[in-house]
Amino acid sequence: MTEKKRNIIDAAAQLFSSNGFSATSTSKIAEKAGVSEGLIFRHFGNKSALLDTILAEGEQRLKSYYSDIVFESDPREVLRKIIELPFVLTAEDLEFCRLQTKLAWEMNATNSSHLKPHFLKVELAFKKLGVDNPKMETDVLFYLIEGINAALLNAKIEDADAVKAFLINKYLS
Amino acid sequence: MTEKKRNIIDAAAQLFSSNGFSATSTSKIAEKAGVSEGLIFRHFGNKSALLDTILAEGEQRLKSYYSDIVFESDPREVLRKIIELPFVLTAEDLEFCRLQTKLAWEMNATNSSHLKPHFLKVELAFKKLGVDNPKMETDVLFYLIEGINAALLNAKIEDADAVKAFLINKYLS
Amino acid sequence: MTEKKRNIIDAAAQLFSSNGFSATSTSKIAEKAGVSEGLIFRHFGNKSALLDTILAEGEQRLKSYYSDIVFESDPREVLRKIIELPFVLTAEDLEFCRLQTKLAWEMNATNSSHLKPHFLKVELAFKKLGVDNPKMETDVLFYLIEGINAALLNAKIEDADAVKAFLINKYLS
Amino acid sequence: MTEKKRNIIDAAAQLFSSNGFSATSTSKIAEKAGVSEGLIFRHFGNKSALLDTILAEGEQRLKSYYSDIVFESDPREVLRKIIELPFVLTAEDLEFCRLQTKLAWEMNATNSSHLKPHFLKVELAFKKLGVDNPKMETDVLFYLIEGINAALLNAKIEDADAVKAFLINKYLS
DNA sequence: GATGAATGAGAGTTCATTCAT
DNA sequence: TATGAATGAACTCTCATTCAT
Repeated sequence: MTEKKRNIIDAAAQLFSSNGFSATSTSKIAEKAGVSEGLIFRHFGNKSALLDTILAEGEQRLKSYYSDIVFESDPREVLRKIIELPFVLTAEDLEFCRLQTKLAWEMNATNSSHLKPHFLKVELAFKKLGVDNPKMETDVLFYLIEGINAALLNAKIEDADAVKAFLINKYLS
Repeated sequence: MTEKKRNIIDAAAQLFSSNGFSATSTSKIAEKAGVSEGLIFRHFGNKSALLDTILAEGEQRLKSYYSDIVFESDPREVLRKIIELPFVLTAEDLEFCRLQTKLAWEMNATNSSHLKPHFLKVELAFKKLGVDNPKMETDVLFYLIEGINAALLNAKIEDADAVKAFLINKYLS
Repeated sequence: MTEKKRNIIDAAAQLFSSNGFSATSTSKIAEKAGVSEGLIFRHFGNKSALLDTILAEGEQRLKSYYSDIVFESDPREVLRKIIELPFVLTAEDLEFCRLQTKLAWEMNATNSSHLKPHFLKVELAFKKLGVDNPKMETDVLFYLIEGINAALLNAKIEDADAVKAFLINKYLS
Repeated sequence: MTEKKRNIIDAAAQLFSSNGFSATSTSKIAEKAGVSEGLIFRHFGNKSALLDTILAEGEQRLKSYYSDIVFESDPREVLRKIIELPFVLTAEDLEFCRLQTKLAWEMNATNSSHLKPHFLKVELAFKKLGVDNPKMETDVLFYLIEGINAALLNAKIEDADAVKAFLINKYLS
């Protein structure tokens, strides 16, 4: 990948994330990336394919967080790790989550949260721990995590560590 | 308010809600409302003032849900009512919440959830009930409600009543 | 029809006729018509619908030439009139024929010559006059007229009247 | 000439012939030819020089048809050969004639028909055969041949042989 | 109050062409 | 010879907005 192509992706990601997809013009992307507008189309074909590229790149980065949970067998550890997930994202990955959520709202797409694949794993953990209604308990935990994520993405949580500790205590003590 | 003005507001609300603000053109609004494009500007001045009108109208409708909680003194009832809030919205009001959240994401506005005014009320309730960390407990409850709200708005919850019952049981038993 | 809409049609007709369809930009049309470029799209939707409008208008004008032949019963008069047709067009109508032929070549469309409807009429005339192979004779006459038309449109015929007289003599003496 | 250069010429000829000059982009030519876009400019300098190359190559091919007529002395044979000319072209040469005519219309160039050089020859033939107005007779024959050519190029003539026979009979019996 | 003509700015995209490799 | 990155100008078309009626 050439430097200019990289610049386009980065500039577009930032602008999409702060202004949204349709409010970001290709000319502004080109300007921010320091390239000619035509280059965007030479590399990506069209604006929405550029978005796809960005999205795919981000998904790729998030995948690294999954493996940590997938191979965990201790139910308590599964819960701990799924709760911690929103808090351990790097600033860059958090930024990508923001973009993902923002676009999900803009495009009416179901935000395919990166948590989803772990649903069954968590349900099983609750089952092993003997809770009353493991399916519902999982649902609710995921709603909670989504809510925290949204707050986190918009920097509405002041002391994230305290929240994390509180939750872990709530679910694992 | 003339019928045509009403039509504009309704058409715009629907289009903003499904396509977003900047992806909705005034010409499409006029077409859907069955009026000339110029009339939009005659009545509202510009596109974003039209949005403001819609938003204000919606807020007004939501206010009716507040009063029910504001004057509640029983702490357990406060909790019950705040938890039930997302589930008792009419379809129309739910639709407006969708719009509100969608726009909050599009505009980078802090989604001034209609729950917020009740924060202190809920915190006090938790205090009265003698929980360990009332502030944090309130935070978490609100994150959870936000998460449920988001899921509700996107029709991702199948059996809403079951979720409601589960939560009330969790917090009030 | 407003004056500006009229101007657009006229300007476009001239430019299409001299430069062809795809080599004529909407911005040049707007400039020549003295209107904003957007107005073209407000009135016609897109560039090719503008072309359709021009074409339809021209066809309409050419229709007036038809009726003269349609009701002719004398076979010799039919021949005389069909031969004279290319020579009696007004300058404006000739210009439109140029456009029509030019576009037929550009678009790979079969140039639906305005002569076609008279094919059977002419064949019948030849039959009445007792020629050997009326169908073929008609075909050839039409090829000839097409050739003359093409030459006429490109101003390659110096003394048109002489050609007309020669042909009438050839076919009717 | 390298294979790639050949491919460019062939691809361009086909595309110009079916879509016209200005509606054919160099990128499409490169794609069809299976070469990089830059190579077109390396070989031909610019798009219109590529066209010139194609045109010149085609003219060269058509020249072979001329010699047959140039050295003919029998006036009846001259007429026969000139009439037969449009019908004896190979499919490939016919395709080139199509391109030539199409471009003549697109560029407002006088279609330098390959017949022209024979004008005087034909006029002389008519003179020798003692027709009344040899100049005019030649003009008309050429108009007719142009008309037939146009029909032939657009595949509008079903039974070409019959037309040929009919004409030869008309002019030589 | 309501329309429809009109606009200028800017949208996404394609163009012929250049140039370093 | 051949490529592919890169460009700036031009393309068709849409935008929010104004204004005379």
